[in-house]
Amino acid sequence: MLTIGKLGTSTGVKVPTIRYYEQIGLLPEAERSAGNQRLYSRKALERLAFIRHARDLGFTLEAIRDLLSLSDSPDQPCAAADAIARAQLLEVESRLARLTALKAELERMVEQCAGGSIADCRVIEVLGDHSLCGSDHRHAELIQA
Amino acid sequence: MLTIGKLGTSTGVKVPTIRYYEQIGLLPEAERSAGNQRLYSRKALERLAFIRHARDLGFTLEAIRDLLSLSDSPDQPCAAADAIARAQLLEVESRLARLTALKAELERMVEQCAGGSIADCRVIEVLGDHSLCGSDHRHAELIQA
DNA sequence: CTAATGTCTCTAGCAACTATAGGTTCAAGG
DNA sequence: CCTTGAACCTATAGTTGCTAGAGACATTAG
Repeated sequence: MLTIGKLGTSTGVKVPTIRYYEQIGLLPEAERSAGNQRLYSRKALERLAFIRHARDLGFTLEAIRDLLSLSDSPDQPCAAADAIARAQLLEVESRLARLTALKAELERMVEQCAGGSIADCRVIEVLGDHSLCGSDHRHAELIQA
Repeated sequence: MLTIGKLGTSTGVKVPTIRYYEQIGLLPEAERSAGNQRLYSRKALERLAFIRHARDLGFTLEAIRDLLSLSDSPDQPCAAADAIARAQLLEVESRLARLTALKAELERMVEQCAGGSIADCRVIEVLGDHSLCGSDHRHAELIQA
């Protein structure tokens, strides 16, 4: 049995985060020692490692909740799990597209800076006047990427 | 003079967001009509458009606060503004790199799904066992991208 | 004049944690 | 055996950048 600190270091998840996951029901309530400290089994470690791995891949906690409940019922068809993963892939691809556009625009802006004073700084100017940016003026909603 | 609704539609910023920007001091307190409704000048519209544009480019509100105060002092050298923009570019580039790695890993995971049951679903399996993912096992902290 | 729409303030909520305060328990050294 | 310090406990509040709701006042079109 592991203490919460050991569990944290062996999964790379911070201690308050583990408690947070328990609080929102992503991890089951841990067993407790005589002195009321949380104790974790190997199974709990695996579950947390699963969560960590999925977080590293950008899945939301909601998606992870679904994936966990799927992994608890091994006889179900895996189409649902597959759909969640595909949705995440689409999300990542869409963010990539938006960020790529963003990068181009920022590069254009930064390259034009001649190093003078604010009065004729391209950065400030471009931000202030939308029509000064790249060829296509439709870059709204590029963020949340 | 524009009402807050007109200002919102002409800048593409939602009304509660405008009030929120005023609340956090990003926009100055608006003038008021006899009936206590906010009224905005052309100058206020320009300032909000600046904010909107910078948000579209992914700048944080803190960075925008700095950019705005820079743009209010046109005689300062523009190095500071340039530095903010360059930092944002670096940030975007770093997110792009992480998202690209993420995408590759998700693709690998999804492609291997044979459509069977959860028990032998690659998605669940890979998430559960870190060593099953791509050649290099160091993809932690790919997110917040 | 009335009804519909727009605006006002204030509060609370979202994701996914992180930080702080003030207290308890545990493991190791003297 | 006792003390010290690290690790643990609970509970609450803060972070970013908004968004949503309630309940009341203002403005405008017909």
